[in-house]
Amino acid sequence: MTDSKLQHYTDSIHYELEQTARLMRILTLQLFEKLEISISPDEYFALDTVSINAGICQRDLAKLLLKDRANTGRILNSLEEKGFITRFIDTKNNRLVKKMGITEAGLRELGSINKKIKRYFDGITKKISTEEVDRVHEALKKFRLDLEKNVNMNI
Amino acid sequence: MTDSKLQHYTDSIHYELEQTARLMRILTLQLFEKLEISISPDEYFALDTVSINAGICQRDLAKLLLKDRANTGRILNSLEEKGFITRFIDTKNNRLVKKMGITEAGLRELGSINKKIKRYFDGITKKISTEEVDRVHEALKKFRLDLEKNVNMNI
DNA sequence: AAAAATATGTTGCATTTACAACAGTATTAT
DNA sequence: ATAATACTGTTGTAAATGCAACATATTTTT
Repeated sequence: MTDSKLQHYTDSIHYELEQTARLMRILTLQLFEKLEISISPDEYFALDTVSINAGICQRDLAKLLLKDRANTGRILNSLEEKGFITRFIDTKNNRLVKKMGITEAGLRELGSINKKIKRYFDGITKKISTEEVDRVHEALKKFRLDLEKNVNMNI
Repeated sequence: MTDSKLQHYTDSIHYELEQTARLMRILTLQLFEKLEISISPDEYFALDTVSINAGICQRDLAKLLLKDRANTGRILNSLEEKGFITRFIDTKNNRLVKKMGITEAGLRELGSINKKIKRYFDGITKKISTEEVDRVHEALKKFRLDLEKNVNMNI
């Protein structure tokens, strides 16, 4: 199973990661549509991250989302238009930056979405062996933290 | 760690999957550019899959790639233009389909790419704990196979 | 002090992607 | 038999994405 025996892409961990993530993305998208959630999964992810990191600036948020500054800004435009976040000019290291925070409406929306999707994902992960899910989750986290050291992010 | 304790998206397995896969994708893209590989990672994945499933038709390939028929066709157009695959009309269940196979040039290219990237990925996964990689890999595979049962793919 | 490099956010563009509609054929239902 | 449905691949289109370029402002270098 180690890479030294790798002969085909489908035998690699890259394949498993890519395909599993793709499946999960499709599943999540279908769920958001079915539950008629007003924002996209990406916007939900950004909103949740802002709620945890109050006062973060756009570039730092982009680093957390692993998206470039351009698209991070566009997602924030959408969330701001919907009234779920507020943005304000501030300074960071003597530089002007756009910081942000979640609004009351944003918090309500976030809670509402969490409540909605929790029920469905619980249903799905119950069908899947729970201890397997936890194993994958923990192993993935360690792996991701190691990966971050090897990827050159220029955001 | 189970979903019942989920409070934030960043605590979920969805987040870990999405972000880890995103990092891996960026890493792979950077590697393909650095090694001046003539096809994209997606084309490489398709080429490898065709090499394993000789005579597969486009729709069945799309199901393996988890891409829609339109984009699968476009990727195959590119691979065909480069001379790495050949396509031919055949029948499957009495229906006309476009089947395909890898060419000699395609096999050479595939082997060349495998050789090139193997060295680099071995280097990276050596920095990361190897047994961790294998653990993630195995756990992911089981998880993906379970996930497939729960996602409604209409390809 | 002047020039170069860095930090931050936005805009534009070319590529990728997903999705729907279409064309053609075969199967199934009525 | 005729209509309706399903299968397969392509085309068109709107949205998402990544990347480079730009505008400002600050820090660092010379």
